[in-house]
Amino acid sequence: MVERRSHAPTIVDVADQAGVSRATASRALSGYGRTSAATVERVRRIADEIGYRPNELARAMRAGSTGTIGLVVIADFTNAFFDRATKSIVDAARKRGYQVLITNTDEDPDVERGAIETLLDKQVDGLIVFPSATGHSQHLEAGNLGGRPLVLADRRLDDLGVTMVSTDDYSGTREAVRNAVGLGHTRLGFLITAANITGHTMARPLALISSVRDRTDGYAAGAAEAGIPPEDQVWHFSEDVPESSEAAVAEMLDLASPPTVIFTSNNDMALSVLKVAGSRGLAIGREVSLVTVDDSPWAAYMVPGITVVARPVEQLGELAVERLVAEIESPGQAAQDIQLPTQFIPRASVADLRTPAPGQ
Amino acid sequence: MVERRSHAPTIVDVADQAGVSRATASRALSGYGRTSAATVERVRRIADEIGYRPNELARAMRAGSTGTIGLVVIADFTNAFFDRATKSIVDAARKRGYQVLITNTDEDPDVERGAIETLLDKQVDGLIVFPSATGHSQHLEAGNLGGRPLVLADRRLDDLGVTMVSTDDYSGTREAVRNAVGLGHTRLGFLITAANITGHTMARPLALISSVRDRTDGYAAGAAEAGIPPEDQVWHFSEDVPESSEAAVAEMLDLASPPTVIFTSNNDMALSVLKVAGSRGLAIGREVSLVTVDDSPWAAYMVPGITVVARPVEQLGELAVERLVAEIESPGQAAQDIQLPTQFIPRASVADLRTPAPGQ
DNA sequence: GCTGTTTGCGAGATCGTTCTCGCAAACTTG
DNA sequence: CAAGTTTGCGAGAACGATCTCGCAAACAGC
Repeated sequence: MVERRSHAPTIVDVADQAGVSRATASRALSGYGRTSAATVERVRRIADEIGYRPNELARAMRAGSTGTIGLVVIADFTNAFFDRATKSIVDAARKRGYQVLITNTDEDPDVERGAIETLLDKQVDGLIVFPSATGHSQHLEAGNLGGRPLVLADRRLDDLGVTMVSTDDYSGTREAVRNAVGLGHTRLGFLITAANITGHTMARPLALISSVRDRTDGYAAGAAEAGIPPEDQVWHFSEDVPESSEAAVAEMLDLASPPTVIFTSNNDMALSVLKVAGSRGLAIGREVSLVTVDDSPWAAYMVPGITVVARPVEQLGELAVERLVAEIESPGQAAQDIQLPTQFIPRASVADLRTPAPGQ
Repeated sequence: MVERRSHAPTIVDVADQAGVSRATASRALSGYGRTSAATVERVRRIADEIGYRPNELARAMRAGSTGTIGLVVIADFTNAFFDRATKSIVDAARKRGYQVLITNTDEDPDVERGAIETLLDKQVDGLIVFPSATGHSQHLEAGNLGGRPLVLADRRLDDLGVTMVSTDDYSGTREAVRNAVGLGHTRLGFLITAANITGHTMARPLALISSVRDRTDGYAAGAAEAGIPPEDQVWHFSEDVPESSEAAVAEMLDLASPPTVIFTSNNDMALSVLKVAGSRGLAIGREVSLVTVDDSPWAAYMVPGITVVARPVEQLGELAVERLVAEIESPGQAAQDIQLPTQFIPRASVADLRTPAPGQ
């Protein structure tokens, strides 16, 4: 039963066995020109019998499109962001008949540049890029993309004039601060991820990626609205490695009057708070309050549940694919800057410091 | 500066501008035949100037290999398994000069079959498959793979005679049971993921995927060694959805004499224990003990830390790529069945029920 | 100066498709 | 039955690269 030929059957094999030409075989299988019903039936039967499957490489060569999109992500476990985004993108692409070539950059701009070149060389029809936090973005300019469309996900790069899909972290973070202040917190800590930082620092780095900038601005707006003066806030910028963020948390907690609530810009930072607080026997939601960005099952089911700003990650991935495919299939669309709404989810990790109402 | 041509420059453009033939241009760029130094210099300069990049599709057509491997995974967030495995595979592949075409099956065997067909059609050089828990595996037989190598990851399928990379969940789970019994636990609960289950059941399903079977066998061996009789054990099989596993946990905890420790076969199940116990005000590590398979940052940093059987997921991914690439680049290697060691990590989620030693 | 070898390069095939053309046979129509 | 139209099919080009040949020119040796 198994074909003995060293190579997979091609359309030539089908044509030969059906006693017709390549052209007729192709017509019969694709059903486009004029072919007699008998020929169609015979060719299809033989194709079935010998297990012919068209070589998509050859098809792509002829058609000029591969049905493949390139995905350049930044893998990070604890945020479950890579996970959720990748899955939603892969699934959304498959539903639309596209396959996904995936590369991970780990925030390394050189890897990002190289990955994009490789993907373009492999003739992807378009790209979804989670741009790395560091480095220039020349390699993302239209002229360097061979006319193939690009959608930026998660992080905005304003000068590229390209479609971007991100989340409204500003509003979510602002609401989170409002909520904590409403519960009586007056000394706030803020732990922020930033690249190009060695160790951690309280000085604001020159450039922040858009998502972190939004969170920072949202936090600042919330604090300002609530009337929390700068001297009652501690900001720490840290690179996204445990040693650095843990040191930042430790330093915060060592202050003469430490913050009663710590906001973290992602789950890596939040886990560092969990770890350092845990090692000191400080209970989250009692001695130390915690709010972070990005929801996850463990944040929801831990005791206490972690108060979070939830981002619609699946929707982000899905929309990135939808916009990219739209641009691939009908070029010349106007670039869009889409910001999806976030959701503030209060749980028990922020203590209620207000004086209990009389009668309670 | 930017080329105005509608299409990307090809080797014909390079050849024309250099005043040589395609053949000479190709030789100059790839450096294989005889070409004068002057010609090489001129061709390379022109290729640089016009931004020529070889079309990998055309190259692949001629060469018969694409430098691409297909990855078929099962996305699941809470286990961080998809995450870690995917990242390690993508990174390991890139290091060896391969790109990864990724598909997610969500355990759907039809999707798996279709995905593999599509990947083969796209002429991947080989496949890494995390086989779905259900359905047959005919589509994975050598005859249906067009001679392209396959490595099975995470789950073993014994009748395929193909290289498999998995983890030794048997030993890890057995040690976990030993440990809990050593701490004085005598009534054990076991919550197990299984496909083809509607809701949950205490009856053992007909077929279990190898990883879950290993965990089940390891658990059983540990319990037998420790002399825990069947009547002091509660087994619940559940499909991997929250409603089902939560109901199973609730039922366990509602027993007249509930288990003092619950073993779960993955993190989804563990989170259900966390959720249900939390909603009843039962503290993990005190009123209810918990052990699960797969480590993660949250499991480590939660209070109490969760006792786990840690699996070397990155190593698994890396090894799968290594074996696959070896088979691609020098076919005819003997199939291997590799089981990587797991590590039991005791933390605070298992209560010490032993009578304190006198003097303590 | 004649034969023999090296050097540099181009013509053309090849990978597996799709699709445009043109041609002959089979029909239709008056 | 001649003229026009439809039908079915094959030859060959194209996508963009690589690589095998073979052919000239340049060089070597005697």
